[in-house]
Amino acid sequence: MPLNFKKIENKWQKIWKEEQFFKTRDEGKNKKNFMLLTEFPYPSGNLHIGHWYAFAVPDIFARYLRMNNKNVMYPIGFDAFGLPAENAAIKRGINPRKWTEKNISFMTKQLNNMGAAFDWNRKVSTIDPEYYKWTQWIFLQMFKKNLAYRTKTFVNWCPKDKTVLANEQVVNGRCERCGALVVQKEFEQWMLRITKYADRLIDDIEKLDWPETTKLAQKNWIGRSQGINFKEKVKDLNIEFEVYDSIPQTFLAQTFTVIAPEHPLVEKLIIGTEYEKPVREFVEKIKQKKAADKFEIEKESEGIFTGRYVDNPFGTGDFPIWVASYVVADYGTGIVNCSAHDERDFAFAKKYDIPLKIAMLPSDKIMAEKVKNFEECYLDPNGILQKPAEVRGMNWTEARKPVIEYIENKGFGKRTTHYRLRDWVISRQRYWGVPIPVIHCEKCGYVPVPEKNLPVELPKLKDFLPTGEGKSPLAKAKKWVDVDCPKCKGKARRETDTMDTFVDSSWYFIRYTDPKNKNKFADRKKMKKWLPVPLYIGGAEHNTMHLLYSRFFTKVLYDLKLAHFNEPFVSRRNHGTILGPDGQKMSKSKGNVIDPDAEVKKYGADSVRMYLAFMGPYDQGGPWQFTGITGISRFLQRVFNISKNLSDKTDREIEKTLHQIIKKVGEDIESLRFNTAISGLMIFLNKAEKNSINKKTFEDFLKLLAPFAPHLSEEIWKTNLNNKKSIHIQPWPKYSNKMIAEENFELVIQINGKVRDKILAKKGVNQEQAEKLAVKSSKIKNIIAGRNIKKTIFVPDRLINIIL
RNA sequence: GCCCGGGUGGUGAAAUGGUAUACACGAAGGACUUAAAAUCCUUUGCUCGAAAGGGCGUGUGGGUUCGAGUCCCACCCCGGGCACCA
Repeated sequence: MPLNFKKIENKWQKIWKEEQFFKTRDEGKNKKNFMLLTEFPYPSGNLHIGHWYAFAVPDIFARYLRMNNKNVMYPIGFDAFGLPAENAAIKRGINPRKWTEKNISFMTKQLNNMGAAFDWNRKVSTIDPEYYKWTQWIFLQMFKKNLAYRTKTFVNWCPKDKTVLANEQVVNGRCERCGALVVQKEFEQWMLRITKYADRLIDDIEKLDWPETTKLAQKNWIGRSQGINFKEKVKDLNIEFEVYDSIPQTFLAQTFTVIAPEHPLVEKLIIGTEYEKPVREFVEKIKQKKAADKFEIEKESEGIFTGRYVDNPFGTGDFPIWVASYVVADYGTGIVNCSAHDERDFAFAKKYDIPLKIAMLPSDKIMAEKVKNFEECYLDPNGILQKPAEVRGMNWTEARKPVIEYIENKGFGKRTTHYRLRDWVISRQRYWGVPIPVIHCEKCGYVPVPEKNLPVELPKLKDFLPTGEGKSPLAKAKKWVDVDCPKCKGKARRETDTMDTFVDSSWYFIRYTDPKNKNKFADRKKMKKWLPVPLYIGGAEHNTMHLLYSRFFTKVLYDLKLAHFNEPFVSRRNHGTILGPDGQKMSKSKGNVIDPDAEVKKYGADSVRMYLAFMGPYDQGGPWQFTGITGISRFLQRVFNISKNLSDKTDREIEKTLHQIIKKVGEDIESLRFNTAISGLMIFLNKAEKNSINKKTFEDFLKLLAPFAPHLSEEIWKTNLNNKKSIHIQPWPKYSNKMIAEENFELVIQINGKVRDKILAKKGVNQEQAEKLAVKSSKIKNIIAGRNIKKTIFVPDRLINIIL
């Protein structure tokens, strides 16, 4: 009889919902709390097969933990502010809130079809004023501590979306969302001082149980670099400045200085000189070029001489100062000293005929000649330093420390650290986001909205289209904008920018512990019960953004004594991406998108989720194969069939296999190796079908299956086997090592490392006995015949290798 | 350019330095059926051989080892991240 999975799934989903079966209490009797966190979805419209991968597969783990005496919280929510909702709403002529809420209710229904053990009582939605009240509140705590500030800065501007973008939202010089070419524009922006935490964000990452790739990506993203800031003077002008160098070993080879075109100092260098006009023209040209394709690396740098010199910095002569296109204005100090030991400097000097010097040579004589003649740029850790005299003969690596000390002793410069990481621009000139809770007063400056007036609710606007002048659409809400200053009661205006949605998602996991609290962002006692999050599962695309921001927020809250932990996620595991059947990324234009609803309709939710778990390693993802799911579907049908065909005894062999897979399935789930766990279940069923199996043994097997196929196992458990209480609260079966232990094993016999025969032997035989058994085999006898055994290598309970 | 991953049957994939290809899909043959579907059984890395049995096989080329998919060196290809960071 073919299974009516639809009926079964509807039935149990309804019952679980009515019984509030997955409601999490803050306390479990003698149970440890465990929050299994997955990245809350963006309500884009309907569920994608990727959502199933992200939520239904970890649900296996959540259910497993529950059966293993853990008080499990498997929370869910919606990250619901953001550009796409706004764009979609504009396109359809409806309000973003309407569009978003419609999507949320539809996706909620779909999420329930997964049969995942979500606790909907703890649902968190970032567009809920009771949620964003606390997003604003946290912002104000940062503002008070000068961690949120306003500044004029060059920002990435998307001309199509008409908004400012974070560096992270720019991909290859284009807007991540719409693909338009990003340009540079100067604006007053709200920033978060994440750079203040750069060191802690790098140093604390070591102790986390996170994928090495994620750790490395964050380290590179923060990009800590240690070196020297040289102090220098401009000749004939009363100007001092600093120059950063992360590899100061070869500093005595430096012969010229380059400055970024956007650097404010450029103007001071040239004003009133004959260079004024040509340099200005050059700077304008480069600025325009950079705005057009900032992220395209130029093949050849351009530059112009400023007519000025650095005043004899190391007592070896003056350095001409050039404006050069390859210098980055906002890294280091925006000014660089140049030598022959850097590819870019070397090429630049050659192009403009600037004299060079050498401070380091290779040991190879022919190479050294080339370097001396400036035929080749040389930078190598094995290079031999020539100067200063104090380090002559040392190699580049070992010279680093003494050279740095030499530079400091001579007073040329000081040790410093610079970072690639920039402060986080959170201002968005867009409607669909959290209003920044600040009031501008002519007299008092930027005044925080008093906490009792939070949340600053997003006003309802008919016209929420971007203005296109860098002003938020909120500026159009005149009644909302005009307020009294909380300090002086004079006329003032509200801030009209909204926050980057990454702010919303930087603390959502905390709210899960206490989602309905009206007085605090979360109760401290409740936080202590659940946090830090023991395991966070999500996509690798969040390596440098969301995960870094959440760590930053956590550290800020920790410093403010608002959180008892300074790292949010103890363990982190990434999942892979599900590709289309053609092995390509799914996209509408390619027509390779898998609709989970259609698959569920055909095979049922249990099959879909179990196939996703079975198709390969969870961190790898891979292409969806339409034919692959039939294997799972058949397997589940066979499980159902055998439940109707139980015997009154279990063969010893089956009993043994059961204990083996209890061990295997448990261990595999714990290391997220769902694919091999399922293969274990299949091996058991294949054997059980050919032997006899009783109710007790089958029930244990069914418990192992329960996290994978929650509906079918519950149906069999209650309806076919007449059990009263749900299978999902049964204790996970225990295995006995005694049962697993085999009496015999297959002894592999190798001759000179090649497998020649396999015989059955008793476990625990020693080398001598094994050798005797081996030479008894007729095959082996024939091969050995007449030759001498030089030696044998014996691996207990496994193999013997005879060397002739 | 730099930094990470990864290359195993027709396909998705398994393998603490110790039997390469578990489990599943697909394919071929068979049973059941008037027939098909479903289901069940058998075979399924390549190759020589009638068979017994042998040879070759984890991207390529070397190396370490009694023994290498696994460790080391060089290279090729694919995927991802960062990218004028001095």
